[in-house]
Amino acid sequence: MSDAPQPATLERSTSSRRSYTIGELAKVFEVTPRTIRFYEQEGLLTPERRGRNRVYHEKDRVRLKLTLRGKRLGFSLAEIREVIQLYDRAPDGDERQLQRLLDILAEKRLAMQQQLEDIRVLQQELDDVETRCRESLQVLKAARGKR
Amino acid sequence: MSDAPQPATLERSTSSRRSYTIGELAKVFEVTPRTIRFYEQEGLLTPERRGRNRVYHEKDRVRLKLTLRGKRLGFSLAEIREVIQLYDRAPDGDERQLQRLLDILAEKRLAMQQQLEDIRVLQQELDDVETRCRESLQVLKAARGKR
DNA sequence: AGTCTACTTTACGTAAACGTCAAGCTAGTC
DNA sequence: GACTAGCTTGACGTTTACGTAAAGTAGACT
Repeated sequence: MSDAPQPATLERSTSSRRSYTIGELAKVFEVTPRTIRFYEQEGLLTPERRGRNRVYHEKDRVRLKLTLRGKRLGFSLAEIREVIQLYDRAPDGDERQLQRLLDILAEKRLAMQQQLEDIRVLQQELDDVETRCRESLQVLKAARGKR
Repeated sequence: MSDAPQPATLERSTSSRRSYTIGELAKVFEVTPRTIRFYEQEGLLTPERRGRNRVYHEKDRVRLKLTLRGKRLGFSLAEIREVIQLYDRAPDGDERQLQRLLDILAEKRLAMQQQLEDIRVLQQELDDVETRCRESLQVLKAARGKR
């Protein structure tokens, strides 16, 4: 219903296409279709259905991107779902809910502060290892020169 | 053997104590003893043994700290073990090994760059949600004022 | 009509990272 | 000397996040 006549041609890949199959989305984000279906099952995606098949739109693409970003940061799918629900429910919801959201946001923000600090420290440690590693290499090369 | 007479008294908690039991370490880092034993089983810790019991020293404390930091950043225990082994083997090892270490380091560094970017984006998104959230609250309060 | 190809559901399997008993040792205390 | 607290090993259980067939469907091509 209401298949608004869109300029289907001459609008190739403006990065904001109309829809995606599960296979396309999987290829783009380098995950398996199974993973995408699993995320749907976990309430992270809500694709349209055309018959049996799933049809994904920009909203889903954005959510998937967010999900994978969250995963890279070590969030569980449950936590990511929380954030997504924040995102969706932010405009409506009563005062108590909104206040609760602000609390959760503050909490997430703290976690990310911690992560920033963790990264800072870990980078410093990697620097140390690298330095010692390069020094060892120098020693080896020097020894080889004397031979 | 060789229990060098250390000033055991009047040297309370200079943060660099002599040894820890598994329970102490667990309490300090807010994990269970089971977790600590598991990390040992995975090759992340190598405590001394005094009879049957495990005795942890500074080295183990540092490693545990590193491990938990890695976990917060979403690293697997296997990856963390890699880093730890880097740390230990950096000074010795042949040239090919050292070169390999440098490669792994570069790779980890890339991953952390990605994480920094991820955090940046996510913080921006949290900002957006918070803004919309606060706007909604304003609307609610205004409506309440008019009533 | 037959054959791909890409989708679908259902369901069992698996690796990681612990949790949760169970049963036993051991050093210190009442 | 019984008791308790804290340690030990062993083993099975649990959650998360998918992997991996199996079996069926639906559209496109030859």
